[in-house]
Amino acid sequence: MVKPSFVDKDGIKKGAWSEEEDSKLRAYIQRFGHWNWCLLPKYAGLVRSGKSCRLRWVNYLKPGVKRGNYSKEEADLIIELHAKLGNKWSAIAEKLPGRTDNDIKNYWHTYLKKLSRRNAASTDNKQHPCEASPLTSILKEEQPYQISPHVTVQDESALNDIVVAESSSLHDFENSLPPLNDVNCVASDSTCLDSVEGNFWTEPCPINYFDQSSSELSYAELLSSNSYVLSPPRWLAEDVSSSDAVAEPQGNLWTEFLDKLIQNMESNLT
DNA sequence: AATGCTTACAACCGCACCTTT
DNA sequence: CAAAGGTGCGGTTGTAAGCAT
Repeated sequence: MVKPSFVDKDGIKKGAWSEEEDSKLRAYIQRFGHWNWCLLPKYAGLVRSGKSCRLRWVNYLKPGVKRGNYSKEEADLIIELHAKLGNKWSAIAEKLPGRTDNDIKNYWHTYLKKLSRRNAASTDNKQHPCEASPLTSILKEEQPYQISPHVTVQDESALNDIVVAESSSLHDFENSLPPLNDVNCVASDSTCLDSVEGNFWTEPCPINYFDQSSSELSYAELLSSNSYVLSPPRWLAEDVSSSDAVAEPQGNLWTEFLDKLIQNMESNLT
């Protein structure tokens, strides 16, 4: 359903994302956050543009992104918000947890097509366009609700249960992923993701491997653990003023740290 | 079974805005 | 204050899958 991948003249890969690329991007962001979209692809081992990585993460890989068909309530809310806000898809998306602006935009365009066709049909029947069927009647045509290719709900009231079940399944799916080496380790404790989604630099980090005074984990133990390394090493943060806090590294310092980190990982794995 | 049409949606592009230097 | 770089938004495109004929 998407463009096949290809490499452009600048050597940047475009088009459909492979599972391997998804794994790399997901693992990298879960461990390090998206500190700089432009540089991220390089350190994540991807030959994609930063924009492409951001789009893939925001619209597809980010935890909590809801997939599947829209409920009637969601659809009605979109209609209502669009009437108020116009094509402010990001603003509309804020009111629909789990839905992305791109997803809503796509949905709206699909809806518009249906509605325009309806209106055309209504006109043919000598009915005023304004009297065309509301969205709810269009949605009625689409019952039962198809939540996923494998789940169909006959009873709308069951939707909430399905959402919960689906998120559990997603968690199970993440847990079922095989452990990957180096930075491709896939986090299996999704509760830790909150700290990634918050302020990357100031949120407390579960374990800071590089803070030798607070962690006795070996490198191998760290790599096999569910922990996230979110802070730069203390030995690099020379300008740290407080013994309790790790200062936000500046540009080159952070880049240098990541280079050393990757070198460390490679030497530890060989 | 083959062909053409429609639908759904992932992904790209260009632009505007914001932040940093 | 201006320039440069990064980010986010909205519009658009391309294509696989599904459906109709």
